[in-house]
Amino acid sequence: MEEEKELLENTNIKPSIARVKVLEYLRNNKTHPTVEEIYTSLAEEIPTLSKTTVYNTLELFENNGLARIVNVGENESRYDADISNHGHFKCDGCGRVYDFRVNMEALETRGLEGYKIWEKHLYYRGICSRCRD
Amino acid sequence: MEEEKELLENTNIKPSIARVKVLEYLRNNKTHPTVEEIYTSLAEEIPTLSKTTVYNTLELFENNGLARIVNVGENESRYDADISNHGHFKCDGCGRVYDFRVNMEALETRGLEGYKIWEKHLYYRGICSRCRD
DNA sequence: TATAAAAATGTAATAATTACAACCATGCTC
DNA sequence: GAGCATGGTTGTAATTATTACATTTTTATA
Ligand SMILES: [Mn+2]
Ligand SMILES: [Mn+2]
Ligand SMILES: [Zn+2]
Ligand SMILES: [Zn+2]
Repeated sequence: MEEEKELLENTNIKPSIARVKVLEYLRNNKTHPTVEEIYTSLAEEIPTLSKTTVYNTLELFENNGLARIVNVGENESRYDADISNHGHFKCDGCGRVYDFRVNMEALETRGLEGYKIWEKHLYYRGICSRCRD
Repeated sequence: MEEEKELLENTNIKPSIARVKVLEYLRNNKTHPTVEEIYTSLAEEIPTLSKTTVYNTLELFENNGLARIVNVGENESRYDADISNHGHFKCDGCGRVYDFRVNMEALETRGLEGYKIWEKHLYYRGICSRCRD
């Protein structure tokens, strides 16, 4: 709450209720929630919240390095307050989206000479160990 | 045309006109087209084609290892007849989606012990060399 | 308080995707 | 070959995610 407020202020974003709460939600729920999930969770305590505001807020966060969009091959985007380069694993059994550590800087690529890269995204799909048991 | 027909037959998929044409399109246009692009391109020569058929066909191809879905952080999926593990680069200047070679097998990951992985997807975003000049 | 600027909202349009009903081709029975 | 059943194929229509934009509300400043 206070921490999120500060974080927003340090990024020169006005800490409105919606913004503080969305950021807080993202930092407390590392499940890579969808807009829908964020919206329905927060709508209880912020009855005036609209889904569009959630969209706007997340886009603002993305543009200011406070969140990243996470894409795991669904037709709905997810969001993550962890902006480090890490991988995501989507389990086709339980639907969960897990983090995994990976050294993406070490990846050698062929065919991108002279390209300016500003985002790297890696995701796997399969079955998690819980669902395999 | 004939080649695609055979490829479908070898995969035990009945080679209907729509299927042959979509596969042919994918194999001739390595631009990672969207459903919309495939549909509008083929609609001229197959006036009876519907967009849903394109969706159905691509899903069928995906399930049978004839195509892969390509996701580069847009809200529209793209498709690729190249099913090898390779990376995609989306240029935020011209919008093109480029291939690049990368050894994904060599990637060391932490946190996926005991997970069954059946798909790996890697994409970058940035500006291509043409757009930088 | 008045004014301006920024933020949040809602409506409605758009665009992607999916569910399911209708259609059609193939093979079988008579 | 006509009728009929089956499964495969197609398309209409509904649903859902996202965006555009105009309006309202809040906040900051004078
Ligand atoms: Mn993550
Ligand atoms: Mn490709
Ligand atoms: Zn699972
Ligand atoms: Zn470019």
